Amino acid sequence: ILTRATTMAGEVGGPGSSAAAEGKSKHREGGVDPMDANTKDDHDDNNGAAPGDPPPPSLVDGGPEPISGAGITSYLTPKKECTTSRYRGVTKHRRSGRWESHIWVASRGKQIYLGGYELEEHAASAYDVARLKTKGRNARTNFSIDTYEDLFAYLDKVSLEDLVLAVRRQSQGFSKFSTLRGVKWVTKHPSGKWEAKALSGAGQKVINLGLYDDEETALAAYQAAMAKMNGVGASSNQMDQAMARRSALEPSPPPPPLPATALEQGRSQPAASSLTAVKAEVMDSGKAGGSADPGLNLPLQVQLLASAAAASKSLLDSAGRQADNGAGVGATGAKSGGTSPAVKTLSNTLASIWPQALEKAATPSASLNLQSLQAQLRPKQEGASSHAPSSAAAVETVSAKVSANPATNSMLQQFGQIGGTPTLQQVQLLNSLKNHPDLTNMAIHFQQKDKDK
DNA sequence: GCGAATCAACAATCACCGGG
DNA sequence: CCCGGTGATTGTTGATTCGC
Repeated sequence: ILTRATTMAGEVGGPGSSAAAEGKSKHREGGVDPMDANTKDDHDDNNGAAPGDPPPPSLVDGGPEPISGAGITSYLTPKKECTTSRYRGVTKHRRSGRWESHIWVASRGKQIYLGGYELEEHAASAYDVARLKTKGRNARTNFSIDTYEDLFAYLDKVSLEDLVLAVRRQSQGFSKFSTLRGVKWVTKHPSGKWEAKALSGAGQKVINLGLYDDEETALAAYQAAMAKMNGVGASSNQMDQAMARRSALEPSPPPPPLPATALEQGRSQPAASSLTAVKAEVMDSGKAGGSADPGLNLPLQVQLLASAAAASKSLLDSAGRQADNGAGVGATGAKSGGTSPAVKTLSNTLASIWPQALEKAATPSASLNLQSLQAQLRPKQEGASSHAPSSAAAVETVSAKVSANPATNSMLQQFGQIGGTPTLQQVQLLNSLKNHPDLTNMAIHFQQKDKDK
């Protein structure tokens, strides 16, 4: 009753609710005012937080609001060590420190364990999925019902038992090995690095994808391999995809880097072939009517890569056509275009650096470090001596042309015109390229060099 | 008399935690 | 890791009270 009074006061607010709470105070034992119990940090003796603990989030105080109105109790009656989640059906296991989710199934009169998770959002997703199965699409969920829209067909087909098993399998993927979303094939190596693995072929043989400095890069390598083997956006099952989609909407963990970069970083990974294969596949998908924005249902890094590939391909085609026509580069009226070989070289280079550039542009800082890009680009090109451009000098020349030649500036603008509305990443990259001081300085440097010659 | 507000009881659900 | 017991909390419903 006491809790109900305070809950009502918290939900309704205003003088009326205060009166309601006071009206119920006659049922209380002792002289503790229910409103005080709600506003003080220590709450009641049974579950009060330790002195000095930060006050719990409060609906009254405008604290973080749980989605779908869940978790009011959690806010008003915090437990020791804060084992209560913001999400319905989710609790932190005191002993293991992991987030677990359970769901009560009325038809069976029992509670079902849905798995243990590192992230409470994953546990909340597990609860949502089980809830949708048991209660239908009108069920109150932690996250928006839209998140699970394309999962309903699957939920209709699968039995509750199978669903629970699938959810638990998912929990194993989330909980063990990597803390990143949906991956159990990223493990901590004794050397301290992160190792990515994947199952390959009919025999489901475990293949090594290499060692990586950080978890995110290893994950990107795993996902790139999965995309390569099973198709873009592929995952192990429908649950994986649904959960991954849910995870993709979360502010954290941060999106992993592009697979291209990840694969190139792998020490023991046959990087070149895998990278080429992945790139080629995504290129093809972009060519086959794939838009610059493949849609939000694909993993972020695959979207970005596809977008980059499509843009680069269009740019190459466009540049090639214009060069063949002898019309220079600028689609928007540049009169003094570069020569055809230079245009092609530039286009090739941009296509080459585009994924890395996108990666940079997609980071929160959105700061494109040209020198860093060149550093990434140089060793690769120096190593690939049979391919043009094959030297650092060529890269520098191309980079200089980007800035020095007005036609290339026009070419850069095309990035924003390819495939209709440019993506945010494209715009960011475009702006970065056009305005980057390194680029300007480099252009001045090379112009001076040419003068000296 | 009627409708709104309040109270009380109870079932359903949730959260926590320890055992195996 | 999973199950299941248990207490706490929430939601629902019906009874009662109150004001118009």
